[in-house]
Amino acid sequence: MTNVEIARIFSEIADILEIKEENPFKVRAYRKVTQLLESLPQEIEEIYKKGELYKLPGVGQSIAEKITEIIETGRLKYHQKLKEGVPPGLLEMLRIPDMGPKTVALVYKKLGISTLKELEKAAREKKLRNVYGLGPKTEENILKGMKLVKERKERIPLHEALVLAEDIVKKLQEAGIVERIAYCGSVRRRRETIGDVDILATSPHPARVMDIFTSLPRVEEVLAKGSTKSSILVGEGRQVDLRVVEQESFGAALHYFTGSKAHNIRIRELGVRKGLKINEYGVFVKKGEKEERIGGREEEDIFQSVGLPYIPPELREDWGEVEAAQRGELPRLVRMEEIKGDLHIHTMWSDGANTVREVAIAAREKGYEYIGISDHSQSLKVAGGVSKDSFFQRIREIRAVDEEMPEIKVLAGTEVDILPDGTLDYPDEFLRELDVVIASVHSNFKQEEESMTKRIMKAMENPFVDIIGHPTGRLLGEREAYRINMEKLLHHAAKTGTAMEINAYPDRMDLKDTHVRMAKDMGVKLVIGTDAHHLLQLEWIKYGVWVARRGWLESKDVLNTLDFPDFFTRLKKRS
DNA sequence: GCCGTTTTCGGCCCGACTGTTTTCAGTCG
Repeated sequence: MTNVEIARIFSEIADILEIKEENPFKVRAYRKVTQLLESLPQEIEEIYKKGELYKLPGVGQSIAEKITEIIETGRLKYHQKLKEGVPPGLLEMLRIPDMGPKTVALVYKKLGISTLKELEKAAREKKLRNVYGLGPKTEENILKGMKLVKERKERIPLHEALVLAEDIVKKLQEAGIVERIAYCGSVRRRRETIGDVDILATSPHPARVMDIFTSLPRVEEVLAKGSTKSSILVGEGRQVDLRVVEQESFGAALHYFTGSKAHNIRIRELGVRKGLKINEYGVFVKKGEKEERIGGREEEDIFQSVGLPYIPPELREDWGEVEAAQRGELPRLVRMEEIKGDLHIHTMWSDGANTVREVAIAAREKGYEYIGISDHSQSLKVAGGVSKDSFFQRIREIRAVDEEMPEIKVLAGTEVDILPDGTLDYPDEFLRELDVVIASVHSNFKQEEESMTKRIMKAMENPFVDIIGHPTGRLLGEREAYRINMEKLLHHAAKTGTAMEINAYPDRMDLKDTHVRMAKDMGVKLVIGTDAHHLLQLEWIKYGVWVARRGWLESKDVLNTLDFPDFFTRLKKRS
């Protein structure tokens, strides 16, 4: 049973308890463990085997016993018993916006409605308004919400959300009446997928900002419009929230709207213990009857008030960053400017759009010290893989460009296919001629976990393979990762000295953040590469750096932050 | 249900907007 599957059980327990109007703090305890499981950087089963469940924050005796029961028996009696008491349709109703546990329980008790169909029918026939507390507007919103649930993509990849967020920020800036403005939420935390986009601004004319925001050309519907907060729907049911606050509150609001929710709760709890109240308007201390603001203009004020150093947004997931900050052990996260080279670049020799020379010039302008030209290998016909016949010709061209440009080291590389049996798509006599070898899986994605894991482990054993490219093969929103045992893979990477790639291609972001953190903890070498197929895509390195930062990496964990000679020495296994 | 340099019991983050009310509960983030 995976973490996510176990999380779903606890989430359902929380939903049911809420509908049954159980103790809200009990509900919160189950929600908390759900979040914990969804973002845990390792399998809960491993922690269970070590007998360390009780060490997890938010896991006490009762929940530890429940996790144990699920792992040992594959089910949870408590959960099944709860489910018997509640029609499954009620849980589905909770997914409709504006339908919370109270409303669900209300229509169930008063009208006996227990399925989505019955709910839709009652709303259409205007029967909901007969219930005290519900009205015509509620009927309308429920019908709208049901439509939305059907149409809406759950989450969109970071790069799509980033384009949206940056565009709206720009439009509001162009209106000329905002002072400070920033996007917040999971976009700012650089999560790989995004639900809603959150934007924060200060302005002397909040009402006018709201008018402009709610009448932007891309607005499909205005969900809410107030004096300080508005929400709109744009394409594909994507929601964008805007908050406007006073300048003196900007930092507090930025922290609050950046989240994560779990992180915010931790910080506010620390505040409570110090006798402080922290909200989106600032940090306040009680002075007799009055409250006095002691900070909030800058985000740093919030952390300072609870005695912590600044925690970068990418770490704010309650994955242990608060504890690390308290111990003074926050990582010094790797920064974009520290990247010295990009090893994963395609050219016209395979399916790239530019020549080796064009790529080298672009990389030199970017200030890189070295790049690796890593075209596809012979079997990958769809991507114009380099045949054995042109293999050496390509190397000669790369060497020539390298000679021509003393400011940048241009390495002859390849992205060689790992064939289904784990052998490589070029013989060793060919690979030994190259400076850098990335090995990747591009075929037979549907192998069983064991054979896929062995396949990649075998590739790692080849002495010429330096890096495993996009190690899980996922395409965000398109293709699932192939089935592999990541823990085994990382162990083998550490053992063989093979580096794992953080592929920065925005649809990949592969390894992902939790795997990166696992890799770091296991002493695996990591390399960030763009997989660029066009020189403009060299800019995508930032997505890889963000993943690295979310995986707690420092520059010393990332090989391509090193100067060339050091980088090259560390990369090669046998040196 | 969890948790403890104020506590093993009594707390548990905080506020905006909407809809249905006539002062507020529910939902959301």
